[in-house]
Amino acid sequence: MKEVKAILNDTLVLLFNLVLKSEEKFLREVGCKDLSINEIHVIDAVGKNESPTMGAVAGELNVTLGTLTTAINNLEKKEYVARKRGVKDRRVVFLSLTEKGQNIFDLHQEFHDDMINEIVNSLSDSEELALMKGLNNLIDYFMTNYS
Amino acid sequence: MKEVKAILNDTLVLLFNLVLKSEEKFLREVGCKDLSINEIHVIDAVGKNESPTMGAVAGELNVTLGTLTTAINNLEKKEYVARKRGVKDRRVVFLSLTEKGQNIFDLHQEFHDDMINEIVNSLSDSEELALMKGLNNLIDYFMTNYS
DNA sequence: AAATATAATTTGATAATCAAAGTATTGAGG
DNA sequence: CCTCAATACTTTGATTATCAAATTATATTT
Repeated sequence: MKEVKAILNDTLVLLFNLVLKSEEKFLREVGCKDLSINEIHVIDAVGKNESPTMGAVAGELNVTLGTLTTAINNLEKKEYVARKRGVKDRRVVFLSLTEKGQNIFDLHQEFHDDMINEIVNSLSDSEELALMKGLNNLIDYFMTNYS
Repeated sequence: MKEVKAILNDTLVLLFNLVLKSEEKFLREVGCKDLSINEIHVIDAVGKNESPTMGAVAGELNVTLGTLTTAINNLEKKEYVARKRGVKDRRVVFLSLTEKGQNIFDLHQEFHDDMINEIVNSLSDSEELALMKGLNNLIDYFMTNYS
């Protein structure tokens, strides 16, 4: 049993590095030269949030507002995202993707879809459930122990 | 079926952020104030490599030698790792953990053990296999498509 | 012995990050 | 309505992480 745990650990660590590097490589192959992997994740968070304020996106990415401000400054300059002050509450800044931003968002989504398909297609239904169970347990664990 | 894929994607993304933040939090709780999560990963790579040269560790971490050089400079200054030139081939630099470094290495290992236990203990033997299968498929996929 | 290859470091530049201080706006209590 | 506290964000100042390209030192090949 110890064996399995050790393997699982190594596998997870390897996967971690691999996913990040693969995302980067994917971007280059897709011809995107002016975005880092970090910036893609910001675009991703903006794109999938249904009410993407600075605060919401910073929270989702687990970075401070200051960090996000500089990231958004750059992405705004490069015309991937746009800022707009809230009308009801003028302290709030709402973010949105430009056409250019939406484009990259879609491409990155494809990468993730491929990744997920690769896992799911290789598994039977019951194995699929086992995977979900394992991942959910892990999330619960982190939520209760390190939130 | 689409549902499961979407959930799996979100779960993986969430897990990704959660693991990194949890590792950071773990360090703070353990009283380690002068190491970033990145530096821990360097210490980890040095500790678990059976022949930790600069090149080997840089390769494992997927960073350039230049990047690792600066990281090791800092860790050496803070006395977590030590450098030693190879005697047989004097171009090579062998790294090792100091007592302080080994200490943190052990603590971080505990974190990982807890994490792995949390997954494995919640799964039956067959579910465990399914999880491994899913992860291994993913690694194969990245290796062939993005290496 | 000279040319080439390898292992690491240095250099110069940029991106990512945080904590703390600052700005603007809102909301609550008197 | 006014003040004061809270909220949402930006700015500032500093550090760390990163890379590509140039450099240094050593080994290997021819």
